[in-house]
Amino acid sequence: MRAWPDGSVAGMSSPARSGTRSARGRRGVRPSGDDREGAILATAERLLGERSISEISTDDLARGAGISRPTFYFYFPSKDAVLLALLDRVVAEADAALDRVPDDMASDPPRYWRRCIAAFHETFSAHRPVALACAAARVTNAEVRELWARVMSSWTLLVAEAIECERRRGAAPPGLAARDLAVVLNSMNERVLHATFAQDGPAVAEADVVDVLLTVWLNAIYQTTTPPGDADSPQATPDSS
Amino acid sequence: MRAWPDGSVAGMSSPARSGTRSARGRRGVRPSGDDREGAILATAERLLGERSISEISTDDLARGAGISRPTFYFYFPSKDAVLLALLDRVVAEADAALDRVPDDMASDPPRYWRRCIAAFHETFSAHRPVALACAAARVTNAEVRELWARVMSSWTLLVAEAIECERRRGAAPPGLAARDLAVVLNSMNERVLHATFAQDGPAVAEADVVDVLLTVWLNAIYQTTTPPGDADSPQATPDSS
DNA sequence: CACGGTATCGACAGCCTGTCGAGTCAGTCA
DNA sequence: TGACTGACTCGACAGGCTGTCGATACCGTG
Repeated sequence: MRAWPDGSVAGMSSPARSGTRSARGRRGVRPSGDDREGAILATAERLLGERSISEISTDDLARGAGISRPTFYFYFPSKDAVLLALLDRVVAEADAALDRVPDDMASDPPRYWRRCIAAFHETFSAHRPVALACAAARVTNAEVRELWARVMSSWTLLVAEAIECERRRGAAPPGLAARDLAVVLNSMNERVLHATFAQDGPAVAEADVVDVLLTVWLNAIYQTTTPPGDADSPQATPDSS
Repeated sequence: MRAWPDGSVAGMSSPARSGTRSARGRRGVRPSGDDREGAILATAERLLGERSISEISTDDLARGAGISRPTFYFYFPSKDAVLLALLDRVVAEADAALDRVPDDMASDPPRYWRRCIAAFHETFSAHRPVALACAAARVTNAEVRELWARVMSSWTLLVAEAIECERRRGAAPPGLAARDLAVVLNSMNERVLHATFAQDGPAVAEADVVDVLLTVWLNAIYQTTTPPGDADSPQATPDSS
């Protein structure tokens, strides 16, 4: 007879796993496979709040989920795969938060960009341990690295298109290739948010970080922190309050 | 009888190591301790060009230096300590390169900032494998993390002071706290250079990276890419060519 | 009730790290 | 010259971690 230390988490099986387990609905005396998988993910997220990924063994994850180490490998091929599944969920959440930002860039650019930056800040702030662990795993694990690279590329593309849009509108001056600008601004956010969350090296106070980043974004894109919105005529100098 | 695969590197014993070996000058039939230490460092730098630090074992380092694994521990307490010694050398080189930048910020600000950014780019570019390995080791090793944090803090302080100087001169407008601005700009450079060197995710082409970074720096600090130099009067609009 | 897929674990092999104690060697000093 | 010292070297060991294999238990279904 065994104990089941970790309760299941509510649903949401990882979309990354090519699930062999098809239909749910089984309810036996022992927890179902989905419960186990959820328990492993929950254990991982919990333990990541206490110590770094390299200090967590597959044994820790297995015991935390109430199973033996070999059984862990029935659900995930490795420790990194757990992290990958967690990252998937966080990335999906960030994308969803970004989707919820109203698409009204032209009417008030600073407000728009601020909401975008804040969306990332809030999402990753809510999953700080996972974000930090993934940044750590990226250096050793190719899959994590590639997933993150893909995600950053897609966000970079979005930003580059927005910048070009602002240039066509006459709100932003021509300058660097929009993609290059998008790359460095996204990179800046990534590193600065990481440093702020990890308290690693020189960092900006958490309360200020979104505004500091926003200011640099606006200056880099518009050469001013008060770019013209809809009401202003194109090419206008930004001195209307 | 043994072979000594790796020749010694020219002098420069790591300043980080609290050397118990005091006087040199011994020349026996077998290589001296300094030769060994140099051979280990040289082997590490060479192997880092081929694979990542996590794929290099202490055995690899020992064999590369022509010694057994236990003997490795006579010279360094761990694999990470070797990396720390390599990082020490690169940081010293970067500081030296920064010192060689002429202190003429006021006469031509873009040229000054460009030289600073290029100094880092060139130094880390010349030691790409070490730079990447240290970035990787930082996430697991507290000593590497602290050394890097200290280094970044000192560079941030330098930048913050330069920004305040430009503001007093009237060349740069007031705005964000100079330290916050310095932190995010330095963070941007760190992440962007890393991505460029590692070809990791969306990156800027190596040939363009210094100019792209410079442009963002100038816009963030001056709100223009053509800030006034000595000749221009303070507060002047920058339309003189 | 037999069967097959799901789920579980003990035991093993293999890799890596770091340590211990024994041993070698060159120079020193009485 | 012969004992001594300190620098240097390594075989062998202990312990931790990962991933796999084969045997086994459970459960719904035909």
